[in-house]
Amino acid sequence: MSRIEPSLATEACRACPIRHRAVCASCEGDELDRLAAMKSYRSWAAGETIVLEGERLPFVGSIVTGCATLTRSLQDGRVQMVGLLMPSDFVGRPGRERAPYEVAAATDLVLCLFERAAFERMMVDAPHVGRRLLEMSLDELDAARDWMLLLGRKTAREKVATLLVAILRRASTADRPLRADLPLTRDAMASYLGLTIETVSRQISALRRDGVIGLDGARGIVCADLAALTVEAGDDGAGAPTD
Amino acid sequence: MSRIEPSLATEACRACPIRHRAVCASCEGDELDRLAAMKSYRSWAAGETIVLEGERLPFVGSIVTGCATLTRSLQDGRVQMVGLLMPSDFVGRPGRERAPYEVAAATDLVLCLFERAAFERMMVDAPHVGRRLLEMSLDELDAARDWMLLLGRKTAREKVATLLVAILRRASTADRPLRADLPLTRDAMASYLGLTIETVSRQISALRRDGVIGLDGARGIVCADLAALTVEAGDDGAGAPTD
DNA sequence: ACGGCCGCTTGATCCATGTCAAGGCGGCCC
DNA sequence: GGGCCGCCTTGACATGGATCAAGCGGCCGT
Repeated sequence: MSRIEPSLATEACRACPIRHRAVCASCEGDELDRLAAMKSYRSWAAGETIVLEGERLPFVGSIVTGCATLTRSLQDGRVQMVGLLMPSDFVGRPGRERAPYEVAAATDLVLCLFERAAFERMMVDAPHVGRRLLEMSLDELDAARDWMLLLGRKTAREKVATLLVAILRRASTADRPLRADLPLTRDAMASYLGLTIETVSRQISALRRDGVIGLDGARGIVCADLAALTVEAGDDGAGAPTD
Repeated sequence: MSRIEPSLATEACRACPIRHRAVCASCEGDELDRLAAMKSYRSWAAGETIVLEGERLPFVGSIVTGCATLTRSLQDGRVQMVGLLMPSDFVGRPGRERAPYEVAAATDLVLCLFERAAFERMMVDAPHVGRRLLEMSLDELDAARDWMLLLGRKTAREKVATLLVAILRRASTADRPLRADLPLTRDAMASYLGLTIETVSRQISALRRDGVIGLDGARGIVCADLAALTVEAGDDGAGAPTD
């Protein structure tokens, strides 16, 4: 394959906000040029569906800004969110044509897309890409397994607290007390947590009543004491051994 | 790196029951020889722990025979199984020293082990291995996400039926009516399903009373009509589009 | 052969969360 | 400006599954 000239697109990649964390993180020089030549951007508004369960997904890509959800559902309409993707996370699967779950934009969303077949060829030629994707997939698998513990064994209060901790951690820019705007509606939170919207609402009210969190405007939450909220989440220091 | 002579170990690999499905599936010739030279076997009895949550796991490997579980737990003792590994499945993670969950033998178990550092070097030299591992990891991720739907939204009866369908499918050697010996105790099933042991027991009894399954000896289950059991599981043909 | 333990089943009761229903608040469109 | 709609909260009640408790049968070690 002949050398692809670095282009404006490649220059743009170097300034990309997800450059060091996305699937392209380990690419440089020729590889980055080639990815840059393949990429295209596309946007969705909050609430829009990207693909339905079982439908064709002709591209793969990275989230540049915004937040996407993966959901699976049962015939009778019960829905479970099975993935929550943030900037730099990867969408789609090389080697598979149809999405086994619905992908939707939780907030306004911008993706950096690669046509699937082209990306698959790239993976064969550039081992970096595959290795980075493996690493990201294993991280997602760990996250999914943490989530299984939450879904199977945590109480409603613990579930809500766990989600709030995760959002505050992500959003926090080292300001105290922590503050974040929820990127999810109550509906999406309920779907994420395996609860009903009413239960989510009640638990958030209860945490506020108990002084663990504060509400600030329509979507804002504040937490003066993240340690206290973490205790409510039921997560001990597992993984960080106590001895 | 110099050529490694094919050895008896390599010959044994060619007769290995998981040869075409494990992480080594795509290796031939030199690559297979090199893996064969690295491998060693080790056994555990049913119930034994392989690593505790947060402890060092100095190897990675493939399940040759038997069945292993991954579990996460909360401080107060609540436990959730987050993975159920069968022959050919991969244990451990390249690039990480500590296991984030407990790994245990659900049945008598034989692993084909590789020292982790050596396997990591192998992945760098032989792109096949990494690509196969990526594929397997993505399959596991899909399975974990299916499981999240079960944990978050299915009823106890649906959960138990789903597990029985999965076991019958795996175990079935095309005989009708289907029969299988459960590789899991009631305890392990409860842990898998996010239920208590009592609820699992009651739901199995109920499915028997309703004629959906039969019991055969201590651990055997029979199912004359897998379609009926699948209906109980609540899984529609999602993924296999109905149009 | 016997006793004890383990895995399992079954029953009675309790409680966390789901379900159903009403109402509030804010934004947007006519 | 008014009305509607989407999102959220709160209350009353129902119920699925957890909890607590008892008992059974097979297996193993003495």
